[in-house]
Amino acid sequence: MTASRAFRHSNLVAQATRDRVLVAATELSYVPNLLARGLVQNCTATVGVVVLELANPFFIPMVSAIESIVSKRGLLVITGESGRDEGKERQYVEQFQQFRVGGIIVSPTSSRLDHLAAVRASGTPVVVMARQWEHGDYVATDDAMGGRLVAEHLLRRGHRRIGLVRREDPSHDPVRDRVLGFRRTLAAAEIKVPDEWDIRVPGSQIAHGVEAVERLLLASERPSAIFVTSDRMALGVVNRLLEQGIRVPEDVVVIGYDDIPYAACARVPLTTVAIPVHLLGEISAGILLSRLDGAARAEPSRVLLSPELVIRASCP
Amino acid sequence: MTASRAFRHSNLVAQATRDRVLVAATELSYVPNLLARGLVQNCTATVGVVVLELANPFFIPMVSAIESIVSKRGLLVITGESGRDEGKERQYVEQFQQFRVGGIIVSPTSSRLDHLAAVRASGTPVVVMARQWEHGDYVATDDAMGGRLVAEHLLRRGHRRIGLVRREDPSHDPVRDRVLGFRRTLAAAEIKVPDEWDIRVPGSQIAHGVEAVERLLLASERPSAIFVTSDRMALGVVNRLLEQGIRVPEDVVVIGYDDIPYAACARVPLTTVAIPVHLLGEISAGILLSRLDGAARAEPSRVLLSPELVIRASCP
DNA sequence: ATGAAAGCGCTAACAC
DNA sequence: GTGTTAGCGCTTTCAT
Repeated sequence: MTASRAFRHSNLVAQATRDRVLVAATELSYVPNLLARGLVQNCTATVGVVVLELANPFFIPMVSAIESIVSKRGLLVITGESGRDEGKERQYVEQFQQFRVGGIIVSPTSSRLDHLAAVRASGTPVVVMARQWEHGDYVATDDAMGGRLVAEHLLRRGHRRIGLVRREDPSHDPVRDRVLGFRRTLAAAEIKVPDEWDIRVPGSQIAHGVEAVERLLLASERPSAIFVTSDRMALGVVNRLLEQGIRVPEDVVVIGYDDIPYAACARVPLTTVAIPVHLLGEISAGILLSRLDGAARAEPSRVLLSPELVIRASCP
Repeated sequence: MTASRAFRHSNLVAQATRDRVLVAATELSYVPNLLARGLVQNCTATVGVVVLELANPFFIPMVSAIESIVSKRGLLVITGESGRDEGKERQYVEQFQQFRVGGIIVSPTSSRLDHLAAVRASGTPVVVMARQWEHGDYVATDDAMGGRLVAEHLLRRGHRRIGLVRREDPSHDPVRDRVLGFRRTLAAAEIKVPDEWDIRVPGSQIAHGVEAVERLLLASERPSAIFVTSDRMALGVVNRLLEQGIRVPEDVVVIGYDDIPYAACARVPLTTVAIPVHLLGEISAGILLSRLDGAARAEPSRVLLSPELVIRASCP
C-alpha cells in the first residue's frame, strides 16, 4: 500500500519511506502495472483518436497537436485510421472502450453519430473533430464559408466558366459543405458548373488531381477556372495542366483547399483556403481534458472555426 | 466462464450457448474489459510506436503502414513523439511497458539504445526503425549510400563548388551518415565543402531551408550546387533562391533527400533521393508480428534498404 | 460442454 | 504515516 502511495506521489507517505520504496523498485526493476490500476478505476490515462486517414496533411497536424497536448498530462494517445469506412470507425471506438480509454476524439466518416452518443452516455467523454455534432462537443470549420470565399474570389476576377474537382464521397460532409457554399454563391451570380466540368475522383491524392485533369480535358470546352477541394489534388491538377501546355494562371486559374505547407512551394504557388488544422486538434484536446477534469455534465462545447482565403500565384 | 469462452470464439462452447451469451451481452450493453485480460496475461493487444516527429512526411508513411498492418491482427497502435528528446523517448518506452504493450517499434533519437536492450531483455519485442541496432531487430536505409548517390550525380555533372544544408543534430545518425557518404565521395574527387557553405539549421521545416539560403548568401562566393539533407528544407531553399532571382537549376542546382510526394510538384521539381519509407514501416511491423507469434528467440533481423536517386528539374 | 476456485497487481475504504 | 481487507473482471487450472 505504501509503495502504491509512493509511486503516486501521495503526500501521505514520509519522504524517507518514499525513497526506500523507489530504491527497492529500481533494484527489483519493478514496472508499475497500469492495467491493474485501470481495472480498479475502470479507466486508463489514454486518449483514443480516430481519423479518416493518418497519412493526410489535413489530419496530421490535428493528431500531432492532440498528442502534444495530452502527453503533457501523461496521457498516451492510441490512434486509429478509419479509411472512411464507418464499420472500421465503429470498431475502433468499440476497441477503445474495451481498453477503457479516458476519452475519445473522432473525426467521423459519416454524419451518423449514434455510436458516439452511446459511448458518451456510457460515461466516456467524446469530442467530434472536423465535423459538427448536434448532441455533443465538437470542433469544426465553417466549410460552407470556405466554399463561398473561393466562389467570391473567382467572381471578383470575372470568371464565369468554372470547373470543380472533388473527391467522390457523398458521406463526407466537409467536402459536401465546401461544394455547397461554392455552388450557392455562384448560383447567386447565375453561374452553374456544368456536368462535364464537375469531376469526381475516387481519392484525394496528388494522382487523383492528375486523373481529374485528364477527364476535364475530354470536355468540349475548357473552363477558365477550377476549384479543387483539396490542395493535394490541386497540386496534381496544376502539374498536369502544365504538362499539357496549359498555363496557370494565364490560361486557367486553380484554387485549392486546406493550405498545406507545400501549397506555397508548388510548381505554381497555390491560391487556397487555409483552415486552422492545428487549432482543430488543440481545441479538441482541450475540451477533452476539461471533460476529464470533471466538467462531465457541462453543456456541449460547439466550436466553429473560420477558414481564410490565401491568395497566391495560381489565382492572383 | 462460459461467457468468457464465448467471446474468445473458443470451440469449447456449444453454438446455442454462445448465441445466448452474445444476446445477453448486447442486452446488458456489456463491453469486454481488455485491461482485466491484460492483467492476467501480462500483455495487451497493442503496439507502441515512438518516432522523432509525427508531423513529418518522413515518418508519416511509416506510422501509417504500421497501423495498417497491425490493425489487421486486431492490435491497437499507441503513438508517441519524442521530438528528438532522448528523455522523452525513454519515457514513452517506459510508459508503454507500464501498459504492457505487446511490442514496441522505435525510431530512436540517438545511438544510445541500452534502454531498448533492457526492454527486450524483459521479454517485450522491440524493433528499431530507421536506424541500425547492433543488438536486435532493425530496419534501416543505407544513408551513406544515399549521400554517395548525390555526390556522384553532382560530380558527373561537373560541379566542384558544392554547398551543404543540414539539420543541426549531431546525434541523429541518418543525417550524419548521409553527410558522411556525401563527403567521402567528394573527397575522393578532392573536393571539400568549405565551412561557409556548410550550413546547419536548427530544424528541418520548409522555413529552415529559407533560413539556410539567407545564411548561404552571406558567403563571399556562391556554390554551383547545394545538397539539402531533406526535401522539406529543399523546398524552402528553392523557393528562397528563386525569390532572390537566383535561377534553379541554371544558376544553382539543388538536390534534396526523402522524395516526399510534394517533391515532384515543387516550384522546381526536386532531384532527390527516394527512400522506401512505407517499406520501413511495413517490414518493422512484420518483424514485430513474427516476434509476437513466438519467434522470440530467433536471431535478430537486420534489414538495410537501398535508397535511389530520382532525377528531376532541380538538378537534371 | 460447463462450472468453481484462485489469483493477476492494483487502489478505495477503513483501521490504527 | 502506515497497514489491512476486499474487490475490480478476467483467464488458468482443474473438476465434473
